[in-house]
Amino acid sequence: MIAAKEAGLTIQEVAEMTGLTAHTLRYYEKIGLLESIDRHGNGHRRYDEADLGWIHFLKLLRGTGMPIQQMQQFMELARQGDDSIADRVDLLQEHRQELFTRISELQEHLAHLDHKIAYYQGILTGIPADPCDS
Amino acid sequence: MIAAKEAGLTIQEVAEMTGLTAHTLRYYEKIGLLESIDRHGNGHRRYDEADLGWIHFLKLLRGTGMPIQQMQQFMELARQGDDSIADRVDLLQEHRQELFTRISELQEHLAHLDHKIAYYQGILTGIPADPCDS
DNA sequence: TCTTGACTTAGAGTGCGCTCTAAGATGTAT
DNA sequence: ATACATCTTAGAGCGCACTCTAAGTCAAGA
Repeated sequence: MIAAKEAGLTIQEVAEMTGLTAHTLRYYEKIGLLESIDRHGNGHRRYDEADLGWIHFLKLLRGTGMPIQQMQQFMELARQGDDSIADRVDLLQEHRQELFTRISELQEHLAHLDHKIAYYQGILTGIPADPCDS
Repeated sequence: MIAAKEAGLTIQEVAEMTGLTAHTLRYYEKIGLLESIDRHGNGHRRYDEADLGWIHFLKLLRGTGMPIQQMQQFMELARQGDDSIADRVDLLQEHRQELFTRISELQEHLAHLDHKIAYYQGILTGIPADPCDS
Protein backbone atom coordinates (compact mmCIF):
# COMPACT_ATOMS: atom_id res chain seq x y z
CA MET A 1 0.00 0.00 0.00
CA ILE A 2 2.42 2.61 -1.23
CA ALA A 3 -0.02 4.59 -3.33
CA ALA A 4 -1.84 7.31 -1.42
CA LYS A 5 -5.32 6.25 -0.43
CA GLU A 6 -7.50 7.13 -3.36
CA ALA A 7 -10.75 8.82 -2.59
CA GLY A 8 -13.52 6.53 -1.46
CA LEU A 9 -14.05 3.41 0.54
CA THR A 10 -13.69 -0.18 -0.64
CA ILE A 11 -16.61 -2.54 -0.54
CA GLN A 12 -15.14 -4.29 2.49
CA GLU A 13 -14.74 -1.07 4.38
CA VAL A 14 -18.34 -0.15 3.67
CA ALA A 15 -19.44 -3.63 4.65
CA GLU A 16 -17.72 -3.26 8.00
CA MET A 17 -19.08 0.22 8.54
CA THR A 18 -22.67 -0.64 7.71
CA GLY A 19 -23.03 -4.22 8.85
CA LEU A 20 -24.12 -5.31 5.39
CA THR A 21 -22.01 -7.90 3.61
CA ALA A 22 -20.13 -7.12 0.41
CA HIS A 23 -22.47 -9.61 -1.24
CA THR A 24 -25.46 -7.62 -0.15
CA LEU A 25 -23.94 -4.34 -1.27
CA ARG A 26 -23.42 -5.74 -4.77
CA TYR A 27 -26.90 -7.22 -4.69
CA TYR A 28 -28.47 -3.90 -3.75
CA GLU A 29 -26.61 -2.22 -6.57
CA LYS A 30 -27.64 -4.90 -9.06
CA ILE A 31 -31.32 -4.57 -8.24
CA GLY A 32 -31.21 -0.81 -8.43
CA LEU A 33 -31.25 0.15 -4.78
CA LEU A 34 -27.93 1.88 -5.26
CA GLU A 35 -26.89 3.82 -8.31
CA SER A 36 -23.85 2.48 -10.08
CA ILE A 37 -21.06 3.06 -7.66
CA ASP A 38 -17.91 4.78 -8.96
CA ARG A 39 -15.08 2.50 -9.92
CA HIS A 40 -11.42 2.71 -9.18
CA GLY A 41 -9.04 2.21 -12.12
CA ASN A 42 -9.08 -1.57 -11.68
CA GLY A 43 -12.85 -1.82 -11.75
CA HIS A 44 -13.19 -2.07 -7.98
CA ARG A 45 -16.01 -0.10 -6.39
CA ARG A 46 -15.24 3.04 -4.43
CA TYR A 47 -17.97 4.37 -2.17
CA ASP A 48 -18.24 8.03 -1.23
CA GLU A 49 -20.07 9.80 1.58
CA ALA A 50 -23.25 10.18 -0.45
CA ASP A 51 -23.32 6.44 -1.17
CA LEU A 52 -22.86 5.80 2.51
CA GLY A 53 -25.80 8.06 3.27
CA TRP A 54 -28.04 6.13 0.92
CA ILE A 55 -26.91 2.84 2.34
CA HIS A 56 -27.79 3.97 5.84
CA PHE A 57 -31.16 5.07 4.56
CA LEU A 58 -31.74 1.71 2.90
CA LYS A 59 -30.83 0.00 6.15
CA LEU A 60 -33.40 2.11 7.93
CA LEU A 61 -36.11 1.21 5.47
CA ARG A 62 -35.29 -2.50 5.65
CA GLY A 63 -35.13 -2.26 9.41
CA THR A 64 -38.68 -1.01 9.42
CA GLY A 65 -39.70 -4.01 7.34
CA MET A 66 -40.20 -2.23 4.05
CA PRO A 67 -40.17 -4.82 1.24
CA ILE A 68 -37.37 -4.56 -1.31
CA GLN A 69 -39.91 -3.82 -4.05
CA GLN A 70 -41.10 -0.70 -2.30
CA MET A 71 -37.54 0.38 -1.71
CA GLN A 72 -36.91 -0.01 -5.42
CA GLN A 73 -39.88 2.24 -6.13
CA PHE A 74 -38.54 4.81 -3.74
CA MET A 75 -35.08 4.80 -5.26
CA GLU A 76 -36.56 5.02 -8.73
CA LEU A 77 -38.31 8.18 -7.60
CA ALA A 78 -35.12 9.49 -6.03
CA ARG A 79 -33.35 9.05 -9.35
CA GLN A 80 -35.95 11.27 -10.99
CA GLY A 81 -34.79 14.24 -8.99
CA ASP A 82 -36.41 16.80 -6.78
CA ASP A 83 -39.74 16.78 -8.59
CA SER A 84 -40.40 13.39 -7.06
CA ILE A 85 -40.04 14.50 -3.47
CA ALA A 86 -43.78 14.79 -2.90
CA ASP A 87 -44.26 11.23 -4.16
CA ARG A 88 -41.43 10.05 -1.98
CA VAL A 89 -43.03 11.64 1.05
CA ASP A 90 -46.30 9.91 0.22
CA LEU A 91 -44.56 6.58 -0.02
CA LEU A 92 -42.76 7.09 3.26
CA GLN A 93 -45.89 8.22 5.03
CA GLU A 94 -47.85 5.21 3.86
CA HIS A 95 -45.07 3.02 5.12
CA ARG A 96 -44.90 4.94 8.36
CA GLN A 97 -48.56 4.18 8.93
CA GLU A 98 -48.03 0.48 8.33
CA LEU A 99 -45.08 0.46 10.67
CA PHE A 100 -47.09 2.18 13.35
CA THR A 101 -49.86 -0.37 12.98
CA ARG A 102 -47.41 -3.21 13.15
CA ILE A 103 -45.86 -1.86 16.32
CA SER A 104 -49.30 -1.60 17.89
CA GLU A 105 -50.08 -5.17 16.96
CA LEU A 106 -46.83 -6.36 18.41
CA GLN A 107 -47.56 -4.50 21.62
CA GLU A 108 -50.91 -6.24 21.86
CA HIS A 109 -49.25 -9.57 21.22
CA LEU A 110 -46.70 -8.76 23.90
CA ALA A 111 -49.44 -8.11 26.43
CA HIS A 112 -51.13 -11.33 25.44
CA LEU A 113 -47.87 -13.21 25.76
CA ASP A 114 -47.27 -11.75 29.21
CA HIS A 115 -50.70 -12.95 30.19
CA LYS A 116 -49.83 -16.45 29.03
CA ILE A 117 -46.56 -16.43 30.91
CA ALA A 118 -48.32 -15.30 34.07
CA TYR A 119 -50.80 -18.12 33.62
CA TYR A 120 -48.09 -20.75 33.39
CA GLN A 121 -46.24 -19.21 36.32
CA GLY A 122 -49.42 -19.38 38.33
CA ILE A 123 -49.52 -23.12 37.75
CA LEU A 124 -45.89 -23.41 38.80
CA THR A 125 -46.35 -21.53 42.04
CA GLY A 126 -49.57 -23.32 42.84
CA ILE A 127 -51.62 -20.15 42.85
CA PRO A 128 -55.09 -20.89 41.53
CA ALA A 129 -55.00 -19.60 37.99
CA ASP A 130 -57.46 -17.41 36.23
CA PRO A 131 -59.56 -20.00 34.43
CA CYS A 132 -59.74 -17.75 31.40
CA ASP A 133 -56.65 -18.95 29.66
CA SER A 134 -57.01 -16.96 26.45
CA MET B 1 -76.65 -33.50 5.89
CA ILE B 2 -79.21 -35.67 7.55
CA ALA B 3 -76.88 -37.10 10.17
CA ALA B 4 -76.70 -35.06 13.35
CA LYS B 5 -73.63 -32.83 13.45
CA GLU B 6 -70.91 -35.00 14.87
CA ALA B 7 -68.80 -33.45 17.55
CA GLY B 8 -66.05 -31.19 16.31
CA LEU B 9 -65.34 -28.72 13.59
CA THR B 10 -64.21 -29.45 10.06
CA ILE B 11 -60.94 -28.13 8.75
CA GLN B 12 -62.77 -25.49 6.72
CA GLU B 13 -64.68 -24.28 9.72
CA VAL B 14 -61.50 -23.97 11.72
CA ALA B 15 -59.82 -22.21 8.81
CA GLU B 16 -62.56 -19.63 8.73
CA MET B 17 -62.55 -19.20 12.48
CA THR B 18 -58.80 -18.77 12.80
CA GLY B 19 -57.81 -17.09 9.56
CA LEU B 20 -55.36 -19.87 8.77
CA THR B 21 -55.88 -21.84 5.59
CA ALA B 22 -56.75 -25.53 5.59
CA HIS B 23 -53.37 -26.04 3.94
CA THR B 24 -51.63 -24.37 6.82
CA LEU B 25 -53.59 -26.34 9.40
CA ARG B 26 -52.49 -29.61 7.79
CA TYR B 27 -48.97 -28.28 7.51
CA TYR B 28 -48.86 -27.38 11.21
CA GLU B 29 -50.07 -30.84 12.08
CA LYS B 30 -47.54 -32.51 9.81
CA ILE B 31 -44.60 -30.66 11.34
CA GLY B 32 -45.74 -31.39 14.86
CA LEU B 33 -47.21 -28.06 15.91
CA LEU B 34 -50.54 -29.76 16.44
CA GLU B 35 -51.04 -33.20 17.85
CA SER B 36 -52.76 -35.61 15.54
CA ILE B 37 -56.23 -34.24 15.26
CA ASP B 38 -59.11 -36.67 15.83
CA ARG B 39 -60.66 -38.14 12.73
CA HIS B 40 -64.24 -38.60 11.78
CA GLY B 41 -65.21 -42.03 10.45
CA ASN B 42 -64.26 -41.11 6.91
CA GLY B 43 -60.77 -39.96 7.85
CA HIS B 44 -61.65 -36.27 7.87
CA ARG B 45 -60.22 -34.17 10.69
CA ARG B 46 -62.49 -33.00 13.47
CA TYR B 47 -61.19 -30.21 15.70
CA ASP B 48 -62.35 -29.75 19.28
CA GLU B 49 -62.17 -26.79 21.63
CA ALA B 50 -58.77 -27.79 22.94
CA ASP B 51 -57.37 -27.92 19.40
CA LEU B 52 -58.80 -24.51 18.77
CA GLY B 53 -57.10 -23.22 21.89
CA TRP B 54 -53.73 -24.49 20.71
CA ILE B 55 -54.26 -23.02 17.27
CA HIS B 56 -54.94 -19.62 18.76
CA PHE B 57 -51.84 -19.96 20.84
CA LEU B 58 -49.77 -20.89 17.80
CA LYS B 59 -51.16 -17.87 15.99
CA LEU B 60 -50.10 -15.69 18.88
CA LEU B 61 -46.57 -17.06 18.81
CA ARG B 62 -46.27 -16.65 15.06
CA GLY B 63 -47.75 -13.18 15.35
CA THR B 64 -44.93 -12.25 17.68
CA GLY B 65 -42.43 -13.50 15.12
CA MET B 66 -41.42 -16.69 16.85
CA PRO B 67 -39.76 -19.00 14.30
CA ILE B 68 -41.48 -22.28 13.55
CA GLN B 69 -38.51 -24.20 14.97
CA GLN B 70 -38.96 -22.64 18.37
CA MET B 71 -42.67 -23.31 18.26
CA GLN B 72 -41.88 -26.94 17.56
CA GLN B 73 -39.66 -27.01 20.62
CA PHE B 74 -42.41 -25.52 22.70
CA MET B 75 -44.99 -28.00 21.50
CA GLU B 76 -42.60 -30.86 22.09
CA LEU B 77 -42.33 -29.70 25.70
CA ALA B 78 -46.09 -29.37 25.94
CA ARG B 79 -46.44 -32.96 24.84
CA GLN B 80 -44.23 -34.04 27.72
CA GLY B 81 -46.82 -32.91 30.23
CA ASP B 82 -46.86 -30.68 33.25
CA ASP B 83 -43.27 -31.40 34.25
CA SER B 84 -42.18 -29.27 31.32
CA ILE B 85 -44.03 -26.15 32.38
CA ALA B 86 -40.96 -24.51 33.88
CA ASP B 87 -39.07 -25.05 30.64
CA ARG B 88 -41.97 -23.69 28.67
CA VAL B 89 -42.03 -20.57 30.79
CA ASP B 90 -38.30 -20.12 30.20
CA LEU B 91 -38.79 -20.43 26.48
CA LEU B 92 -41.64 -17.95 26.47
CA GLN B 93 -39.76 -15.49 28.64
CA GLU B 94 -36.74 -15.57 26.38
CA HIS B 95 -38.99 -14.94 23.45
CA ARG B 96 -40.79 -12.19 25.30
CA GLN B 97 -37.48 -10.45 25.82
CA GLU B 98 -36.67 -10.66 22.13
CA LEU B 99 -40.07 -9.35 21.21
CA PHE B 100 -39.66 -6.45 23.60
CA THR B 101 -36.30 -5.61 22.09
CA ARG B 102 -37.71 -5.79 18.60
CA ILE B 103 -40.54 -3.46 19.48
CA SER B 104 -38.06 -0.99 20.92
CA GLU B 105 -35.97 -1.13 17.77
CA LEU B 106 -39.01 -0.57 15.61
CA GLN B 107 -39.96 2.41 17.73
CA GLU B 108 -36.52 3.89 17.20
CA HIS B 109 -36.80 3.24 13.50
CA LEU B 110 -40.19 4.91 13.50
CA ALA B 111 -38.75 8.02 15.12
CA HIS B 112 -35.95 8.04 12.60
CA LEU B 113 -38.39 7.63 9.75
CA ASP B 114 -40.50 10.50 11.05
CA HIS B 115 -37.39 12.61 11.11
CA LYS B 116 -36.72 11.75 7.47
CA ILE B 117 -40.27 12.55 6.47
CA ALA B 118 -40.08 15.89 8.24
CA TYR B 119 -36.85 16.61 6.42
CA TYR B 120 -38.39 15.93 3.02
CA GLN B 121 -41.47 17.94 3.94
CA GLY B 122 -39.23 20.81 4.91
CA ILE B 123 -37.82 20.80 1.41
CA LEU B 124 -41.33 20.75 -0.05
CA THR B 125 -42.54 23.69 1.99
CA GLY B 126 -39.39 25.65 1.43
CA ILE B 127 -38.52 25.83 5.09
CA PRO B 128 -34.76 25.74 5.51
CA ALA B 129 -34.06 22.18 6.58
CA ASP B 130 -31.94 20.96 9.41
CA PRO B 131 -28.70 20.26 7.59
CA CYS B 132 -28.22 17.12 9.67
CA ASP B 133 -30.06 14.72 7.44
CA SER B 134 -29.30 11.50 9.30
C1' DT C 1 -76.39 -43.45 -11.59
C1' DC C 2 -73.97 -39.38 -11.94
C1' DT C 3 -72.24 -35.14 -10.45
C1' DT C 4 -70.65 -32.14 -7.06
C1' DG C 5 -67.95 -30.82 -3.40
C1' DA C 6 -65.31 -31.42 0.71
C1' DC C 7 -61.98 -33.93 2.25
C1' DT C 8 -57.38 -37.01 2.15
C1' DT C 9 -52.15 -37.73 1.02
C1' DA C 10 -47.30 -37.02 -0.61
C1' DG C 11 -44.68 -34.09 -2.51
C1' DA C 12 -43.59 -30.13 -5.63
C1' DG C 13 -43.53 -25.11 -6.17
C1' DT C 14 -43.35 -20.12 -4.63
C1' DG C 15 -41.65 -15.58 -3.04
C1' DC C 16 -38.57 -13.27 -0.33
C1' DG C 17 -34.05 -11.68 0.71
C1' DC C 18 -30.19 -12.73 0.72
C1' DT C 19 -25.81 -15.83 0.41
C1' DC C 20 -22.59 -18.33 -1.84
C1' DT C 21 -19.80 -20.37 -5.75
C1' DA C 22 -16.75 -20.46 -9.61
C1' DA C 23 -13.72 -18.50 -12.58
C1' DG C 24 -10.93 -14.79 -13.47
C1' DA C 25 -8.36 -10.06 -12.99
C1' DT C 26 -5.35 -7.25 -10.35
C1' DG C 27 -2.11 -5.54 -6.86
C1' DT C 28 1.20 -6.22 -3.01
C1' DA C 29 4.75 -8.73 -0.34
C1' DT C 30 8.59 -12.06 -0.23
C1' DA D 1 8.55 -15.51 -9.95
C1' DT D 2 5.28 -16.80 -6.74
C1' DA D 3 1.98 -16.66 -3.41
C1' DC D 4 -1.68 -14.16 -1.29
C1' DA D 5 -5.52 -11.22 -0.70
C1' DT D 6 -9.05 -8.59 -2.61
C1' DC D 7 -11.76 -7.56 -5.86
C1' DT D 8 -14.89 -8.60 -10.27
C1' DT D 9 -18.99 -11.13 -12.72
C1' DA D 10 -23.01 -14.23 -13.72
C1' DG D 11 -25.65 -17.19 -11.90
C1' DA D 12 -26.83 -21.01 -8.64
C1' DG D 13 -28.37 -22.19 -3.99
C1' DC D 14 -30.53 -21.59 0.52
C1' DG D 15 -33.79 -21.13 4.55
C1' DC D 16 -38.13 -19.87 5.80
C1' DA D 17 -43.01 -20.41 5.88
C1' DC D 18 -46.10 -21.45 3.58
C1' DT D 19 -49.04 -22.62 -0.74
C1' DC D 20 -50.46 -25.39 -4.21
C1' DT D 21 -51.05 -29.65 -7.20
C1' DA D 22 -52.38 -34.23 -8.44
C1' DA D 23 -54.60 -38.19 -7.64
C1' DG D 24 -57.74 -40.35 -4.97
C1' DT D 25 -61.80 -41.33 -1.33
C1' DC D 26 -66.28 -40.60 0.22
C1' DA D 27 -71.09 -38.98 1.02
C1' DA D 28 -75.05 -36.28 -0.23
C1' DG D 29 -78.28 -34.53 -3.70
C1' DA D 30 -80.70 -34.38 -8.61
